[in-house]
Amino acid sequence: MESSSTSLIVQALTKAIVEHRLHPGSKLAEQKLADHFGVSRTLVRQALLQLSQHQLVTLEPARGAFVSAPSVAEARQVFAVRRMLESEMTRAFVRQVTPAKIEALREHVAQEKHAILQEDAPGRTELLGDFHVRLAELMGNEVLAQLLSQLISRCALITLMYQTQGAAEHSNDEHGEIVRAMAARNEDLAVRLMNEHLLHVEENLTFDRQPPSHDISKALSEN
Amino acid sequence: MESSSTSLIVQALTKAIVEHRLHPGSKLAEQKLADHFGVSRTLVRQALLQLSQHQLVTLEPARGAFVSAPSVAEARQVFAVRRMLESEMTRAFVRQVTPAKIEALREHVAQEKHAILQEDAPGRTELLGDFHVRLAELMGNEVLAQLLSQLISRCALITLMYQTQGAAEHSNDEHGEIVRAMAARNEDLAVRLMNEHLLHVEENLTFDRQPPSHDISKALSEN
DNA sequence: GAAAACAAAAGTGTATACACTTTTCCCGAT
DNA sequence: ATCGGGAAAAGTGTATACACTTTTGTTTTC
Repeated sequence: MESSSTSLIVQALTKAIVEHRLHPGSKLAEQKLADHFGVSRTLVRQALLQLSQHQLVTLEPARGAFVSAPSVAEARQVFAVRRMLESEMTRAFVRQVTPAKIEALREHVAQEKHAILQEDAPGRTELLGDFHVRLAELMGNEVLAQLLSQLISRCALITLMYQTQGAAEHSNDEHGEIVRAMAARNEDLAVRLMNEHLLHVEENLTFDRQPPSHDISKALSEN
Repeated sequence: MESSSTSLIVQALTKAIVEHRLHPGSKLAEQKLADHFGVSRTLVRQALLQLSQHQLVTLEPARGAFVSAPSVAEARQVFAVRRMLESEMTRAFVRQVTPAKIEALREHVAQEKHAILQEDAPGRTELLGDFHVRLAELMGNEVLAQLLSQLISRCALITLMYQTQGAAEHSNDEHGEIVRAMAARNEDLAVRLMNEHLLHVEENLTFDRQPPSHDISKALSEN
């Protein structure tokens, strides 16, 4: 791989972490990453610093960077924040909903379904998360969208739920129900459904610690 | 100034920006900052990268770092997010309130009042913002606390309200009212008061663009 | 044979070097 | 006098160098 700026490295590592190709606890050695991306340690360090701010990577002084392994307590806190934020976001969305926005969401849910039918695991994980970001974007609030995007990346690191076909279908169904309630402008129902949806996602938290893959290059090369 | 790690530089710059000693648009030249802090550009760059993630600083490729100058639209989006997050936070807080937590908040509000009476402008700005962070901390949600802390820094960059004695007193009063409603476990009232409080803060947005101070060293030396 | 001690290897943290871009400023042309 | 051009200065972006810390592996000692 060649000619990468810092943000490309961040993207590649984020994708690998969120898709669980790099497991929590894995060491991210600077020189190895630098070799892999064909740049100097300088750019890798910048990328790792950014990822540590996103909480996807943990930096231990003089020991290096590791893929974060959030505690159960932290996971619950992240989900609690999402519920706070997203229930109110849902309420605000219903109040300013338009047919075009509903159409955009329906389209998105259809894409999700397609990815699920294809059993495209990385694709469906991304799309299921993006549903929530899309909501923020359709509200025209970029700040909210960016914030949610980060929270959802953290959630993906935390939960493995989307790896199971059944859970993905369940989430997809719930997204569809939420959109239906929004289309009907049923504010309270939409908010309630969103809350329950997030609770369901949280319930599926699996805290299995599996053996980390130590071959960084291979994990990254998969995409 | 000597022997600073990256996070000390971040703290110093954050403080200077939030307290409006460094004005939006000011250039932050790496070598000048490096000289001021007695370190190499390496550490300064790391700090500026972090600050750009916090949205307090904007990096323009090949042109350098500048104190962010958020647009009106962005400011409103940040406040919209705060209202979403904090109204639900308030609701959750009331549901798990204890006498000890109320006492802690009363104590905080008293500190605010003290700073206001002393006409300690930087101190009161910090304390008025910290009220909201304290709320998150008392709920035992570190994730929420950190998120809010960043949002509030951005707000401080946006608004100059806390600079006026009158507005500070008004905010302090509203904090007191909110705590009273929480103590009475009046969920709806507390949520409503918090929402109104944030709307008042937002109303006080002033978008005067004043002449930026270009003497970085002087601005930083003030504290 | 296990544990402690030391040496070598690997890795991180900061400074510096250097290429390349942007800004500044001077000078000449109109 | 103003505008345009171009060289010099200043500044950013990336790579490299080197000191210091952690890790690893080997040897020594009990």
